[in-house]
Amino acid sequence: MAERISDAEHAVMEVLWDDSPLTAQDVAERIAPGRDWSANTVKTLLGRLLAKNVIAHEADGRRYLYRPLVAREDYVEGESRRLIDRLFGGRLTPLVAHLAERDALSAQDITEIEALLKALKP
Amino acid sequence: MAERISDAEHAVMEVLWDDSPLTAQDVAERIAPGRDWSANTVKTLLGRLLAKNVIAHEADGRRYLYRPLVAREDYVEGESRRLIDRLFGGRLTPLVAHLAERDALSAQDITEIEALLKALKP
DNA sequence: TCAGTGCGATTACACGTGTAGTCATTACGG
DNA sequence: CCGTAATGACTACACGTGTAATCGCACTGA
Repeated sequence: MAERISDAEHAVMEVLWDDSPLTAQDVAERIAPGRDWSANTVKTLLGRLLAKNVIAHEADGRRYLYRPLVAREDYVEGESRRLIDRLFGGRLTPLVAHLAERDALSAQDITEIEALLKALKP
Repeated sequence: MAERISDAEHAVMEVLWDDSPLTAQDVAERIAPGRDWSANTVKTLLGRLLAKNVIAHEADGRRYLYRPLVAREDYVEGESRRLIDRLFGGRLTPLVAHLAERDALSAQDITEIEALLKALKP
């Protein structure tokens, strides 16, 4: 049932992936500095994430500690796949080709990826 | 002002990128078979895309012919960059590494990408 | 004991989106 | 000439999302 995580919710998830369990207040304090959210907003998002079953909370005295239920790896996997499926017919090569064409790859990127791929070969 | 294109709107764009100019009816007929939309739905989406200034229409008798104003390349570039920025700190290598780890790369993918990268090197 | 305060729960509200129905107009076939 | 069909414009409406405010309760310091 991997419910879809919205953009704002994702910001909250990043905080929890970085460190957990955390209280709502902790989360609010650690939210990326660009996002200037009220504590209430963060609580709403935590509530929605709970409803979506992607985080859990356990009581800690009279407040809750929140922790992720889905691994960042899995989320990233899903999002990457969605994009690649939608725009590149499900294949990674065209994405790399595309970025290469657009000069979006530095020489260092190229070297790194080559090394990576070499390591993958039997 | 590259307005954001929604998922449903994207399906319409794909049709227009594939062939244009087209009438609303043409678009409706060519929409990916999975999406079972009424002609009205397609017209609504065309209207919204017009409002977002990503397509244009020219009168053809008493109906319109629609054509894209933004290149697929540019759209793809934007979406790819968004994902990579959001999930991989803006760098492609971690995405490739991630997919590699998840066994999402076939031997053929690897070979193709290697060839591609080799061609890029000075 | 009482006022504030910290916290979760509930409610709010505008805007985007998915998905269409209805209306007005015009062209076409009979 | 008239009904019907095609077409674009306008309207509809529920649901998700971004962004909070408010409510109610429990604790705490005075």
